[in-house]
Amino acid sequence: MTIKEVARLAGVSSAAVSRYMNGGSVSEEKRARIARAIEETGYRPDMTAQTLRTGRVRQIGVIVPKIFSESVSQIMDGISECLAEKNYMTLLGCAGIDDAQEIRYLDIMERNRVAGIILMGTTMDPVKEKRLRECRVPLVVTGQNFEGFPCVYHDDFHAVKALTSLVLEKGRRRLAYIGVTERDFAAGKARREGAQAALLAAGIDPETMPCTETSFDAEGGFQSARFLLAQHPDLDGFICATDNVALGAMMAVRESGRSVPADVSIVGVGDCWAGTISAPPLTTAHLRYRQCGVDAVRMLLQRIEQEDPEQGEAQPSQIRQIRLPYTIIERGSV
Amino acid sequence: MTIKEVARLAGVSSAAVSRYMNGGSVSEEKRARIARAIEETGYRPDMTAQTLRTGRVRQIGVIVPKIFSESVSQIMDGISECLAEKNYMTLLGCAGIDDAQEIRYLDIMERNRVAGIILMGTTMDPVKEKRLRECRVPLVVTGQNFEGFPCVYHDDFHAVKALTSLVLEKGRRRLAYIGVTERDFAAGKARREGAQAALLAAGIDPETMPCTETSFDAEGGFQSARFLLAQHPDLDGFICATDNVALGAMMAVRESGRSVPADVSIVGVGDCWAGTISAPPLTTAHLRYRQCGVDAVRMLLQRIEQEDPEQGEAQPSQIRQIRLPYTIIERGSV
DNA sequence: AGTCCGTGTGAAAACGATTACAAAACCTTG
DNA sequence: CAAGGTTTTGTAATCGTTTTCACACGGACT
Repeated sequence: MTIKEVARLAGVSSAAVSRYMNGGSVSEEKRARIARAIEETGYRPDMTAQTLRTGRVRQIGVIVPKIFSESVSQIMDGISECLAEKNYMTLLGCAGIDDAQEIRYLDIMERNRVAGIILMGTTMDPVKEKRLRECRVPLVVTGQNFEGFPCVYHDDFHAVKALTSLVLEKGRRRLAYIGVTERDFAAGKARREGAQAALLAAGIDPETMPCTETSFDAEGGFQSARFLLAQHPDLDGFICATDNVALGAMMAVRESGRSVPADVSIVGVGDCWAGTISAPPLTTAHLRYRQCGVDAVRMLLQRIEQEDPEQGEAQPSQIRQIRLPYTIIERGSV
Repeated sequence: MTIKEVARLAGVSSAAVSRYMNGGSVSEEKRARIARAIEETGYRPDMTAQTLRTGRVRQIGVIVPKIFSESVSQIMDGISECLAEKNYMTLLGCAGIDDAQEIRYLDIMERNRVAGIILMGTTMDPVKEKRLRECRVPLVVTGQNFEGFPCVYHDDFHAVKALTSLVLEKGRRRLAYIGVTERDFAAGKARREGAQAALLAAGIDPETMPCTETSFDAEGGFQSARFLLAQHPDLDGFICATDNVALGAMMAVRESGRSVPADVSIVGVGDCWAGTISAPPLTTAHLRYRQCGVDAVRMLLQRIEQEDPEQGEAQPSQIRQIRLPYTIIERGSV
């Protein structure tokens, strides 16, 4: 099943077989003999050997924090479809929130000679940044806007600002913000700042809005909202960093005997499927997760291809950044 | 950055460096020199070359129909966590419903020398079966019970049977079944048969129950339920093949002016997150998706390890099958 | 002193492909 | 028919590792 075996069977040199497979010049006669030998043996070239020799492998690495998440799997969907089109496979690394693990995957992927890496960003610290900079294969970050890296990310700031303005327009004034860890610049910091910016624009002091930080799931939203309602019984609106948190908050509000949206408005971010069937359905911002994956692949492939022919390290000024737009989806929770 | 370079710098042979890395015998003195050389150069062995030489690669292939699906991503979650523990990476192939693409991925993975393959099963036809049988790396199928292959799957039949019995116990007699493609033995055939078996056990002729076949999403459930309600206005229960379908059906029922569960009972399968916050929350069967992934990996790794030392092809009688239990979750929709 | 064993060592042969190179074979022409 | 060009060919080097093999070096033991 090796190329040599095929060559022997066809009575030619292994170079001829290689040329046959890769479109080199082979006489019609040998071409037929080789074809038959391949047919008989079911020979298929070993990709490991090919990679070792050519240095190229049609694989790209994808590092995610976790796979069981509506947003991540949507991005992955975009990625894998787009890669499949170009005949690439994806080497997946699921790192959790563990920075060290993330770097370990980066190592392994480089050592496997992947053509490029997509990093679904969460946090960034100096050690990691340093490691990312000295990464020798093209890299694209999704979901976060990391200065100096090619990124595809969502407009978290303006999405939440618009949502908050919407709530304010309905006359709600005593809002609370339920956020997630600030170490996540996009979902944590940018979204909170968006909410505060909207307050400021409406002439309200952002400092007066109570802010909590919780986990990404509904349970976190539930606990936070319950706590906030106990502290500030007169709240009439919750701005939540994610839809899941918002849905949890909705439960807490209902549990307290208040009604959504009559007494309290609630908004989330992400446009998750559960938000479409809750009662009331959730007003939220739709983010283009799938598109994010698609764009990340396009960007990566472009860098890969441009790097290939010109060995001259190309222009490092090429670090493009793509900010994806959002869409406010008004449903019943405001 | 190659092993030779390191060897030259340390003043030893490349064999010594290799032994140093892989725990062979190296004198204390050289050990120090090599360590320093590695430190200086930041050398890390090339995995492609290692694979070529040793034949082993710590990667396993995973082929899924699509990644953006609550069940699939949950299984993947179990898989990737379990693999990470054992220091394996996953090579992902997203095949859609395209059988040919599935086989193409199988090819590529074999040619990449993956240690094993997990196939998230959907359909099975003779061509594919033949190809799977002659697959030269260990293979495990999840989600389906394919005779003759090692499988980890859910007890779809009894789950739906139990759900249907539950609905019948509440006095509902005029049920309809909304299913998915019968080409999917597990989610299509087995679940429908479970529903019919429950009817039979209750002394009702299964043939009297209208059955439709639709897509896996809520839209499909919505259309089907609307159609069924038009045809049979006296229906008082829907057994749905998946939660998403059930939630779609719930919308259709509500749209028709009927109430759930007062007028019509609805059940689904899968225990998806949206079902917990719908109004009313959905009665369903919880399937152990995550566990499915974990067990699949355990099974695969076991086969890989047993195959490794004994070159003697081992016992092919080892095709274990694991049937995962289900749990009925009674919420408000019955 | 000779034998035996265990540990360290480097040269060289794999692993399975691609490709540079030079030789051979085949055409066109003048 | 000779000269010059184009297409086919096989040999051998290469990619970066691991591993076999033979050998050298010390003891420990007869």
